[in-house]
Amino acid sequence: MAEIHPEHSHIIEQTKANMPSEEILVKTAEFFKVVGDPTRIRILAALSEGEMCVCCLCDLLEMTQSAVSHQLSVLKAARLIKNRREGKQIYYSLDDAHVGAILCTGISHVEEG
Amino acid sequence: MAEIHPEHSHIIEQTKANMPSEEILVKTAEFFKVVGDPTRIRILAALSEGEMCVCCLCDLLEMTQSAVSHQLSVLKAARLIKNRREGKQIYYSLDDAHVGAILCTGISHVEEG
DNA sequence: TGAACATATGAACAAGTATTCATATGTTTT
DNA sequence: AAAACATATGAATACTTGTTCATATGTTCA
Repeated sequence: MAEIHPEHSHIIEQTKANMPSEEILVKTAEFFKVVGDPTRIRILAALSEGEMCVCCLCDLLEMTQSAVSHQLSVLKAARLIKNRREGKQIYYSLDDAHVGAILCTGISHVEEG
Repeated sequence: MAEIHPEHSHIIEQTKANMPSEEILVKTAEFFKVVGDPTRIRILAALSEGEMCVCCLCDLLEMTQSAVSHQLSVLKAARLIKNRREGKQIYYSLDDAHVGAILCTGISHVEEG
């Protein structure tokens, strides 16, 4: 660990004071981490178009039912998606419009850059 | 892999057609993944307050110089930050305002939720 | 030129994670 | 009630990744 330069300590303290709390930063990192996986972002992109049952997602993503279910549970635990049962099938959808908006922001950032 | 229900194939095809390309989705996931780490998001939050040299970041984050440098190189490779040299020190800053905006979006999402 | 300083980087290790396989749960149909 | 279907879930494995340690690079100062 480097030494603290006296002339820097002011900047450090000021920055510390203005930054969001450690708790908020950690939670935000967790949020981005959940979105930062190709399978999960494909699921979210699909659900942006409307609710969909698990088997549809499997067909669409060309992935195992088990793999899809595992990722759905991660997304649900993070409250990014919700589900409802209709007969034998379970339909998933984005938890709120906010999620879709953040997704769009990321996508357009990539498209521009 | 589940069987394809004929009555679902229409929804699947339509969703596929409306979704962003595989390439875009993968790149977007990579972008979110980079932001989705506590150390890196702390660095970004600090740099949101203004440019800062590596040793300041080490003091602020209370982390090893090596660990900080490694994460800085990840952030730079993803074009989220840039740097300039001034004498012996190297100052890092956000690559553009867009990055700070996305960070804020994520933070406020967490603060609300 | 050599010493001191600031930062970068390669290798190694520990910890985390996405998928697979096997199986369990819950629903409908016969 | 049993069979068929849709989804969930635990364990195991292969892969990824963040940090540490040691060292290299590049700059300034004496």
